[in-house]
Amino acid sequence: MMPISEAESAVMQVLWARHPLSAEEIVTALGDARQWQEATVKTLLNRLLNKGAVGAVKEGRRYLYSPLLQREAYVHEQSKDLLDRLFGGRLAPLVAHFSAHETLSPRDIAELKRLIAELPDER
Amino acid sequence: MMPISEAESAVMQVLWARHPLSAEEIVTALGDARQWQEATVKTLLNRLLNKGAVGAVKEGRRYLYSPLLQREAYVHEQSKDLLDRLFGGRLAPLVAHFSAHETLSPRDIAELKRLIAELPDER
DNA sequence: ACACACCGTTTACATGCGTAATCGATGATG
DNA sequence: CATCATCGATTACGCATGTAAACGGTGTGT
Repeated sequence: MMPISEAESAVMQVLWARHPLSAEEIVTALGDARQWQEATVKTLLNRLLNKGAVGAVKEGRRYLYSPLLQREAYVHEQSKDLLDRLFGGRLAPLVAHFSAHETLSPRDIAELKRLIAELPDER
Repeated sequence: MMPISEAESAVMQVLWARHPLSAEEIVTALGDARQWQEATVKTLLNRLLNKGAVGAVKEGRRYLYSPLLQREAYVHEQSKDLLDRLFGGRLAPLVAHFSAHETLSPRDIAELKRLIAELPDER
């Protein structure tokens, strides 16, 4: 698969949240995040179609778009890529980085403890 | 700061591992990972100089390059960017993603348990 | 001194990306 | 029907990027 660009991924986010959507609805949904002309979104949709990341079905005079690329797959690829490039492909060093440098919220900490507790103990 | 591109970051990796280095040494060090002509590395070094990400001191007829941008800063920016874009800015969901989808190595798991144990308990 | 080898600097060029405007078909409207 | 509004499709265009070759200055060996 060709890679999804940053701008394109914004469109994907919208479609992952809700679909199918018309181009116009996507523009509206994006309104908050990106100040894009309708033409811009159309271009991105076309590129996503070519990349096979979204599909479209005709509904009257317009198309309704839906994601073909699954969010989980995208998220996974992106995350794995980061881990590989910067953390030797392992999760622990990333967590170490954030626990050392970043404000982990109490909520985050609690959630992490819960998650980790569920992991199988080694031995 | 202007963003560091993928190819540029490969050069940074080398310099983070060891510096100062001449252009030639960088090419050699990259040899494994990237099949680049010396000219290509020179271009990347120049772009990195312009971006202020590396510095150079003349040593005889050549320059020796060193990173100015710190690895930690770069890693942090990249990681935070990923978290923000895909995980609502929080670490826990990313960990959840990997613990659900990815083979966490026993080593990773052990390390995570250790890390998390050190976090302050809430209450 | 002179040619050459070796550097960094400049220039090159195709592709992708961000951001649109314009074109052409087609359904709606008077 | 004729015109207009509306879509998607096509074209545009500047900048970044990946990848490198060409150029030009300058130590160096003979």
